[in-house]
Amino acid sequence: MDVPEKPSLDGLEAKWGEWWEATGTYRFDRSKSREQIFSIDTPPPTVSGSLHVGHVLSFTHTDLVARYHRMRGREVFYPIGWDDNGLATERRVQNYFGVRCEPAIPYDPDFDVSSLERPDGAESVAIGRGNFIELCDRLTVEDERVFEELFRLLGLSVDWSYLYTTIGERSRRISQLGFLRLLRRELAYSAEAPTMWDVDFRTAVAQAEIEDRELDGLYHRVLFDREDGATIQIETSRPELIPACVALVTHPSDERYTPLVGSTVLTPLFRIPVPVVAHELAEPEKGTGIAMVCTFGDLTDVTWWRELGLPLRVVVERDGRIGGRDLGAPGWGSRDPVAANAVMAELTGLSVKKARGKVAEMLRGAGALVGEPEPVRHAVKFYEKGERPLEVITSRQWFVPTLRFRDRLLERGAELSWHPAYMGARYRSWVENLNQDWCISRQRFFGVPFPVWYPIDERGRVRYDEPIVPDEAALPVDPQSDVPPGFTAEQRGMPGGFVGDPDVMDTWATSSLTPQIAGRWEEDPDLFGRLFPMDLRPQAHDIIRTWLFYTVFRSELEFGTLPWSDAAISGFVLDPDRKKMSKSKGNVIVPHEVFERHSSDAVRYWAGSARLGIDAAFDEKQMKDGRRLAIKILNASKFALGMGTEPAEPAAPLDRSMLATLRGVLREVTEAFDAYEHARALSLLERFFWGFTDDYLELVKPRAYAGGQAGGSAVGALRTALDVLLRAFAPFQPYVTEEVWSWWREGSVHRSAWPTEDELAVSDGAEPEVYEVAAAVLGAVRREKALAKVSLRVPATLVTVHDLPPYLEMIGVAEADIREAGKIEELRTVPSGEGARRVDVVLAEIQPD
RNA sequence: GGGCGCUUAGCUCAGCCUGGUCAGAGCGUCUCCCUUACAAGGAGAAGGCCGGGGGUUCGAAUCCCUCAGCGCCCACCA
Repeated sequence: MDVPEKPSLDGLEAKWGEWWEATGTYRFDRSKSREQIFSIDTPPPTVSGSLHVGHVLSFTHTDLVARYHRMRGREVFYPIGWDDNGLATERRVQNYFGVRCEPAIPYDPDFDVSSLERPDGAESVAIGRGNFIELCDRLTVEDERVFEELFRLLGLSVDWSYLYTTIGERSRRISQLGFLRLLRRELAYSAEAPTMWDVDFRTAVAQAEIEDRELDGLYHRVLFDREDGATIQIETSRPELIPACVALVTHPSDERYTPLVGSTVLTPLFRIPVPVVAHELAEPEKGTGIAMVCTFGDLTDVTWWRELGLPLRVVVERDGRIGGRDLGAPGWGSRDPVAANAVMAELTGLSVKKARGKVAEMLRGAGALVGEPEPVRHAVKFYEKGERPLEVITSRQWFVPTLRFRDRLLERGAELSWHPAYMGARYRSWVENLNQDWCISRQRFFGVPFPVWYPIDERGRVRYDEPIVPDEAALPVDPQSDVPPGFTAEQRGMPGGFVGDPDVMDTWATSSLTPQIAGRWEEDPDLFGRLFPMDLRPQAHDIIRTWLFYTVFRSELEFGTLPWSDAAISGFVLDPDRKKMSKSKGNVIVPHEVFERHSSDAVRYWAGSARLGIDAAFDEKQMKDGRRLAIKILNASKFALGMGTEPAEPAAPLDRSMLATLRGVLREVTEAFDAYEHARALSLLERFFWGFTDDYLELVKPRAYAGGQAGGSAVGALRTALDVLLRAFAPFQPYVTEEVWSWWREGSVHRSAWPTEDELAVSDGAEPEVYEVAAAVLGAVRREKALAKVSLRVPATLVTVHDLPPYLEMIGVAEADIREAGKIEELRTVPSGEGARRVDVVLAEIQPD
């Protein structure tokens, strides 16, 4: 027994953090069987600058589950990773170093970013792909050190030896392997197809990364000329796409326009003949009921273009500008090429936004605009990280077919145990509304390359339909520097040679494999077999349609199974005014300072108080509560353990009654943990604990100090309760519980067994009400003294309790403790038929000063 | 437009599934107390027609219907 004179929270994080690391407290024992293991698919946080308190919330939630199951006897596989590949890192590197990646620039082995010369006025300097990737690697290493420090401070019980990064060699190998396996089964395909495209990042994006934003626009009513000399009106918010118009479309049942179906009309300004066609997707209520089909204004255009076999006329380039075209050339066929090309010349090089105004102006000049454009607020699709609306651009991309698995994926979503259950609805609505196959290629640099090359035929054409793949044993490969089997480096880019696929994978194509990466799939089959399918996927609700969905999808494709049985979904952290925290609002709170102010256990208390799925307000007051709780645990433990009296088996009715109460609490706490309701577990524990210190400690204090048999019973009960409470609090407050544990126990409290009701068997047959009634009488006496504004030491000369006879009997068995604790001279009990308990208190005369 | 969640003391929230000691907790406010675990403490008090309306029931914060407000998810940009 080694109870400090003045226990303190200061320094506990450093002390126990080091000890846990040194003794391997959280090290995973891979010799255990699948049934003995509880495996967690930990979210790898994006390494882009600093962590925020949202991470603290959700990672604490996961850690609570991990610690609980570890104590329940499961061997917990709790890895950690950093998501460092992808656009977030590229952007950070661009801003941090003032560079941008230009793939055409060759690698410079002597490159030194600190001596970069920046031309006057230039925002950034172009560097080669190889050097750019090196800078990405360098910056992520620095960021990851900071992340690790914070997660260690938070006390996450992860096994750091299983650390992975999504750009690391293992992740690249597994991503490429996963891709090749899909390719072999024709579950990955490349196609030259219209895809949502971000004109600033100049990359294709997937449906999951698209978000709608409300934008102001203008409806333009535009006249097309019919062959018979009449005109027809259409409405469009994108007049700049008129040169890309390939048809007008109306609903087959819309009698206003069906007579025109099959006829030809001429586009205004450009005089290009286009057919009038009919399709179910045209909505008679929208606009004038007949719409312009362009290649491409939106995804509906793609459908019409594809299903109606319309020609392709592209005017928007990959950079979001209008590209020059000869409108008299085949495929365009303007009836007045000279005039049309003059108009085109004015538009060429303009952004779509500028071209829009310009075309509107010219339409007005040509008398083809009806009335004034009408303001409208409508939803426009954006890349979630982008700043300009997405365009639909035709390009060659790699896809994985989500659409044909939709029903299967809905079933899998229904099989998964969601916590809270209603989060399953988000997955369902997402899957039900999938409208594109998953585009997994990105025209970016810092990511996992596609492990394919393409042959170049003798005439210099790239044969995209005959990809060359590496041997699986050679992974990971970089097709930009590695040479495919059967070729030599000199053949790169030459007729008869090969070319490497220039793209990298969608970051989710890697992240969707986190169970495989953490579990070392196909590298350590023994390990993977012990972990997979996993038990738990913890994550926040914002990435259900990305990380969660894609992981379920990949697991379905590769293994035909769910990747985990349970998903625990955390909420966001809102600022104290309940606004979502974001860097742009400047209301992001830096976690480090919070830890310093309140201690790790205090911050974890705040996080543990928030239920899964609920957005939690950042609340330092609750952290103060958490700190109070931690200090209380220290002091109450000091009392329970510092007593000279030898503990004996709890025999006194009050002592056994308190333990019986604790037994009930423990049952509920355990049930709450099993149901992923950690906040309820904490609240139950806390309520008991504060009563325990307020009432029970006061009730038995005199007896405990006095010693003897009765004192031994009290001290025995105190220690039994403390033993249980410390372990039950351990997931929430790992530092303070470990500290107290170390005063009187061997090993780590975090490797001890979760308390069981059997440990409290000494309370068999005891009635919890004895403790409850005794606490109530003591409370009544305290209240009277507080109302009379006297010290608690002032004696009560007479206390009369009116209650039902069974309760009076219980007061009888605890009478000595009640009288001592309340300094009651005479305690009378009066049987009462009424249900309500009444306690009358007569205080001693107060001596005037 | 479809869906989900929320609305309970000044604040943050529990209770609702399984109607009846459920009207609760903490913070904040106010009052008091240096009590041999704890004064960077402790004890206590005041505070709410449980969003509005209707219904079921002997009885509704709790079940049903409806309305409103807030938040989120999803939806083919004419």
